[in-house]
Amino acid sequence: MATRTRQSQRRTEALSRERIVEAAVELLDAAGAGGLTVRALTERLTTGPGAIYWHVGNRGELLDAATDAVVAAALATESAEAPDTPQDEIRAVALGLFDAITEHPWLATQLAMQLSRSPLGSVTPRIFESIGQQVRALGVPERNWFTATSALVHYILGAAGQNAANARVLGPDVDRAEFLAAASRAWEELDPEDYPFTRAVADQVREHDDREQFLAGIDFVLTGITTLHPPTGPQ
Amino acid sequence: MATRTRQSQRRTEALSRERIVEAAVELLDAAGAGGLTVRALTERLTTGPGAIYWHVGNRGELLDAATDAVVAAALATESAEAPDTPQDEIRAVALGLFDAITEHPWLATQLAMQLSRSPLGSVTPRIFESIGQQVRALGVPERNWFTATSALVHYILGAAGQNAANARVLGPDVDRAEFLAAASRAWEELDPEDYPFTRAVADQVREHDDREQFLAGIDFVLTGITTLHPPTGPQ
DNA sequence: ACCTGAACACCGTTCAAGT
DNA sequence: ACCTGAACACCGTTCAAGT
Repeated sequence: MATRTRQSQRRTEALSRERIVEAAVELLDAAGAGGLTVRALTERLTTGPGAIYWHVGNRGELLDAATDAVVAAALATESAEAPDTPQDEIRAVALGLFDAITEHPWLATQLAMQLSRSPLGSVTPRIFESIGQQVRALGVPERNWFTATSALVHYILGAAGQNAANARVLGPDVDRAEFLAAASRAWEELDPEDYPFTRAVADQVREHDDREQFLAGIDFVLTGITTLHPPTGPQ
Repeated sequence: MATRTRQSQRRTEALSRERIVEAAVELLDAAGAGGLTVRALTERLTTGPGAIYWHVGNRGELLDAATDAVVAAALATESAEAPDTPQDEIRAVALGLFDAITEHPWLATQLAMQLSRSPLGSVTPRIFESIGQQVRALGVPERNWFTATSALVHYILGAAGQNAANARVLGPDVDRAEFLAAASRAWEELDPEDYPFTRAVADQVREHDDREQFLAGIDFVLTGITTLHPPTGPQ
């Protein structure tokens, strides 16, 4: 720790809402939702609680802002590429969210909480819109747009949330194959009376790939949509 | 408030883990996850914190136990009926969970949190098993059991979680049609530049039925599964 | 306009002590 | 074995006061 000179270190160019949200994401990544405390923030930003409340309102709002920032970044990453098929675009958006949740496991719970709250935070519409545009491009009849898009979004959030499990347990260090083997063993030890099926698929757990399985689910939904609601004329 | 006689009221037949979990569910139903505090429990059960900690360990364990109890009850309700098709059984299990989350909106977040934690709480396997048995009955080839069942479970949890939104905002009193109209209006007022699709489906929001839409999503996944992995010989 | 820091009410949890 | 209740450390939030 360098002895600070009289220059007083400039404390990373003053405070701002963005700077606070940025620090919040870092704390969340490091220690989950429980790690985001106002005290921890004040230490990291070398201020008092008053300074933070001047910019942010309350802890919940900060949690929402952090969620928003990360989701927006995840959705912004795509596009760029050449104009793929709608299916590929949907897969890209879905994988973007999937990876964001893998990288920031607290996102899963946070999205669930944000979804189970009153009228639209800014995150849901963003996701809904980018999937919906591709559903339209798919040629799904207009009267089924809402149902089809909802199904896709629900699957994506459910699956991505579930998979945050592994991400969290694994952390950056734990060995993945070892972890899956342990999970597989645990399933094999379930009561055969109550869990015949789960025991039977225990070895499939050991060999599966999360992203592959996630995409397989997307394909189930896409196939269902295009089978039950085939394109009508020009979109 | 009746002046209590010397009989001392018997305080609802002593304390027990079940009694505590029961009270926890009541508090959760009444005020969400934030409403479940150890203090509130001690008042409702007329004890001190020590008594509760003697039976329960900590708050997290209590939250898990409450989740477990409600999900177990929801899954136990079905079966009874005549042997339906596997599709119908899956719909029944899914609707059971859907309704449980509608009745206990805190369940959505709680399930998400429980899922995004290390190796299997007791809830996930229970859900996984009851869906999986029907996937097998569907005649899906064994090597696809795990992927197919995971997709269904992910969709169910994602969709049910999302729908807890409405349940929570609506409460028992708010008028549903009015709420949907308001949501629809909010969507119509989004920036046309950024949200062309969401605006276009705003009126479908007004008229949709949650349970119907939920089941439509189940059918997408089921159709996808049986199309991409058709039955092979006798199951 | 932006920040400081003491203070408040509330929370989960522990533990010596009682029965 | 089961429960009581005071105590502890920690939390989110407020607010008078400073610059």
